[in-house]
Amino acid sequence: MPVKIFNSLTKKKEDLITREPGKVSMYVCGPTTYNYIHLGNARPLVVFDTIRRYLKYRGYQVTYIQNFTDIDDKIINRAREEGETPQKIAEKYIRAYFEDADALHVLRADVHPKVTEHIDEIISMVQGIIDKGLAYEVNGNVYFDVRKFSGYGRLSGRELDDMKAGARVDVDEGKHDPLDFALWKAAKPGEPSWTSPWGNGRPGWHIECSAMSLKYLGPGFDIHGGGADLIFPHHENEIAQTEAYTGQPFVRYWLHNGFITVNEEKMSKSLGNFFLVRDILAKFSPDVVRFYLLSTHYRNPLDFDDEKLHVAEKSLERIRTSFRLAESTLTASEKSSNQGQAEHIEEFTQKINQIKNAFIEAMDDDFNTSLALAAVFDFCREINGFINDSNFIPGKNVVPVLRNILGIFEEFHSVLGMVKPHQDEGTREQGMEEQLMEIIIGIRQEARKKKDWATADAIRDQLKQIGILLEDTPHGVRWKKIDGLHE
RNA sequence: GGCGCCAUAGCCAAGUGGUAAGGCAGAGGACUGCAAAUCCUUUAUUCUCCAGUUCAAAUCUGGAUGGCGCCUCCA
Repeated sequence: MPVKIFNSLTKKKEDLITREPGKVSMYVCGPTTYNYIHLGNARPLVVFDTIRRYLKYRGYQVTYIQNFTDIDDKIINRAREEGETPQKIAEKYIRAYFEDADALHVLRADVHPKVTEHIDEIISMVQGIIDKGLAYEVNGNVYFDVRKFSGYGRLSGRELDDMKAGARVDVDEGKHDPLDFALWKAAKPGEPSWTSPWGNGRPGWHIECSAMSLKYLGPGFDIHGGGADLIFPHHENEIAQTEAYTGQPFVRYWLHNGFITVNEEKMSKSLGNFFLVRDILAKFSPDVVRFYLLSTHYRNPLDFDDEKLHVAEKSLERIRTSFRLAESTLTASEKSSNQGQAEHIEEFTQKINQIKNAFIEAMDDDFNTSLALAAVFDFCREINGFINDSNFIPGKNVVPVLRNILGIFEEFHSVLGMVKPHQDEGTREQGMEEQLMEIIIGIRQEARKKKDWATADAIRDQLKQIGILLEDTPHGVRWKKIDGLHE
């Protein structure tokens, strides 16, 4: 069964047929680095990271490119405000970007190209488009002539004449059509600029992604992703200029994620209703944020408030509880000298394999993470029932089935990136913590043996007050932190 | 003005022609010294409304209402 993908260009779900069998080439629009990223920016990061992980899981060799727009008006303005050079501003926020993206366990792209390092490619592409007669120069600016490109408007589903009626675009003197867009912008005094055949200037708004995706992936690459707000004009223009230049189809599949909303309104910098990733990560763990972002299908809008992250936290905790149960039971079984036993191992194995297939089917269907998570929850319920069964005894005989469980968890984790707890830093501190907990639990167990419930409950209550939860189980005492901040 | 998307339980959210997944919250039960965790049962005769197509509709068609987005930088 092939992976199905909703293609924004055809507005249909299509079978994924890649340019080269077994390989996927992917380009995702990255940030303009003039600010810290907010949650709305984080959605495509996590969504396309998950898509990339899944395609890899499905056996594709994935090449993943994500750019940085490190020169543009906003960066220049920001530099003025902060009394810095545009270059320093871009560097600062690229560093900040990686801090946030790494925290969210977004895998790094194979290449993170920067606009300022690809000026030569951009200039030759602009020249190429001029040579083909689809762009023209006016006073050091080069504009793309949208009237001369027949497919213009196909991606965004609009006609040139419809747009003209309500157009709010600046009518630059010299443009053939108000919708003509800049491939190259003449430098204003004091702005960073590069030498070009049209005088000093810098790249226009959209040409960078065309030039860089072409350089690293070539014409007709597989997947181009980004937020739905990039469909017009950014991606529409990318298609026009690239296809004008190469004379070949630009991209096979266009993917666009829906918006994060706040009170049902789009989260955006211009509305000022945005929440920075780093501020959210001060209150919630990265895995909770990932879970939240993947709990809705990527094309649907997703509303944000703290309460929704709290719900995500609780939901994720259910998965974690099962994972820990399986993990600790495996450890106990491997150490145990008991034979161990479990009922209906075959049926159980069959069942969890079915669930794994349901997970794959869900992801195959246009990366339906919401449905895939339902499979993960089903998986957890099966495991809990299997291990907590009164006839279950840890020991050698159950090691293979437990390894099987952990293996499937590992597979889910490789795709979703938040099923397993990530290793905390500061392992030495953790080791100390564990030893302390062993001592405390030992003392409490002594009290319980003597039926000194008052002492036992006091220890449990006081630990709870500092955020440590004790659970008495037939196979011993478990403890976990409940502050929810860090796994 | 043009183009497009969405509407499913208290909340979140899958489901695109065959009789409503999953999570959170709630209720009852089992287990437990008591808890916690877990398991079992339970919570939408019904998918915004109206009309139509069909043996069959949350799913298709037409219309209405409400919400949102793009058309300017935005993920």
